[in-house]
Amino acid sequence: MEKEKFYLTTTLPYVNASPHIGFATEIIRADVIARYQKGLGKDIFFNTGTDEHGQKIYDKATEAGKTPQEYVDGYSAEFQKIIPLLGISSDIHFVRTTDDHHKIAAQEMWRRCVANGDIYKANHQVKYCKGCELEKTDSELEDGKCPLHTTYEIEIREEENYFFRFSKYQEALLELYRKNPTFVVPEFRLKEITSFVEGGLQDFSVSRLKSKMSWGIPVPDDEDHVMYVWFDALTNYISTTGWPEKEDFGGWWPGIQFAGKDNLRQQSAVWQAMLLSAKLPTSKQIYIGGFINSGGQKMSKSLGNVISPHELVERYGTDATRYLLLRHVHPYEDTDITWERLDEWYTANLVNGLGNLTSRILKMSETYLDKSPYSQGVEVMNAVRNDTKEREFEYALRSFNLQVAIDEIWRIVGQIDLQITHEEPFKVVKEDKKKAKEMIEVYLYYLVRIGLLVEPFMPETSKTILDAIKTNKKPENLFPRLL
RNA sequence: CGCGGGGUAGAGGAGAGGUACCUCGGGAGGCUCAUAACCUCCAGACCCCGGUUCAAUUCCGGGCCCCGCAACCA
Repeated sequence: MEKEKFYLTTTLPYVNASPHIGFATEIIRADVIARYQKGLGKDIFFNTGTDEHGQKIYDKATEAGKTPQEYVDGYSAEFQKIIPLLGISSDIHFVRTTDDHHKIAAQEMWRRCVANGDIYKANHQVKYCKGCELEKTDSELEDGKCPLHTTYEIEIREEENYFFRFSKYQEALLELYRKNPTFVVPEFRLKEITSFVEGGLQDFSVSRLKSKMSWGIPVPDDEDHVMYVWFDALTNYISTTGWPEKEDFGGWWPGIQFAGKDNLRQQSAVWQAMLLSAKLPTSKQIYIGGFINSGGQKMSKSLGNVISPHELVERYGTDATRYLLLRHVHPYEDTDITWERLDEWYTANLVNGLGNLTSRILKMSETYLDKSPYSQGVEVMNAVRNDTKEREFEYALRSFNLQVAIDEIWRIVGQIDLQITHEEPFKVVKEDKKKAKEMIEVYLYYLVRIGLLVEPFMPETSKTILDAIKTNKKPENLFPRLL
């Protein structure tokens, strides 16, 4: 029997900086869903990668005295390293927008949009500040002037670009949102994008003059232009599946996309319009997460409040880092984190919570049981899995509310701690050994459940717990106390 | 009236038309299987002003304040 296919992807981080904690959170969340769906017996295609073209990279590379290719090779490698660091499924696909195959796919995308009459040439007005000798975007200007050079007037320069007929898709996009009320999760993001699209769409430039900025995928049949980086980058979600050679995307697309709130428009409007234009299926669902701030402010090098994924793993370990980001970063809203809070959560929930519970149960089990009821391992445990259908848990996972899903697990942790205190098996064992053994077996049963439930979130920890139960041996401290 | 989110104990979060919950921190006690862990109890809160209602912190209106985004910036 053919397994059901399940596709999900992160956004591709732009490689002008080292991996950010926000991206770490995004890919960990996606990984949890991937592992969970895999556990349900589905075939998984899990995609990530790096977005490597565009002006900013070109500038940064030049600044660093490197060719753009050298520059992006270095950064892409850095992003690839984060996969094992964060315990991400090792069979994840990693697409680079500088891959030859991706370039072919982006050009095919372009041709299809052209064929549908949605790409045309027009004058592109560029705002230019003579003081900076740079082009400026509207959001960089204050009162129509460059904040750094208020004495200069902004100059409007015109150049010929290709434009994408975004405006044509207003109705189609609105219909897509109407027909599919969970197209964007959470709901308030769907409302946000709906009102944005209702406000009217403007065609936008999707090419750059090669003479000014050559670091992009060549526009088909026009040597003077390269593609604007967004047009190229968004195509990765399907190029990674082997499209266009595989016209049916190998059966993977349409899929689920994870993104940050800064990507709402690009993912849920621009990309969908491109797909519609190319007459390809629109995405299945888009999950939008919030931002992570630190100490009430945006993380920035100058403020010195940056918390990097590497530092987290160094301090807490891979699984604990996953836990902290999954449980304590809000699934939809912005979250503020500090080292103090992270330490607190680590100690309260992992050291004193799950880690300690595992120790106390296994110590009793090791001392009073001759052997584990689960010594045969997998099959017996899978039987437990079958009555581990926590409804709330599954609902939470389906709506990407991993916080709530984890809370469900920790509720069991709390229950068992309480139950042990009340039943006092360590006292009972002195009078009624048989009864004490039965109690301990119940605790073990729940610990198996916890071990199974925790698997998508903390795969290594899950394995350690289940192995310990199987061999009836108390493990080394799961989560060492911070010094 | 550009769009959207939000203001809940000392801190960080959840929540719902009617006893406001969780974690950390503070105070008192219990237990000893466990990583000085675990359990119990106590103190402590719903931005302001109107309205709807038998009843609102929760719904509606207004105000004050905070935070994102405002498109070609990935």
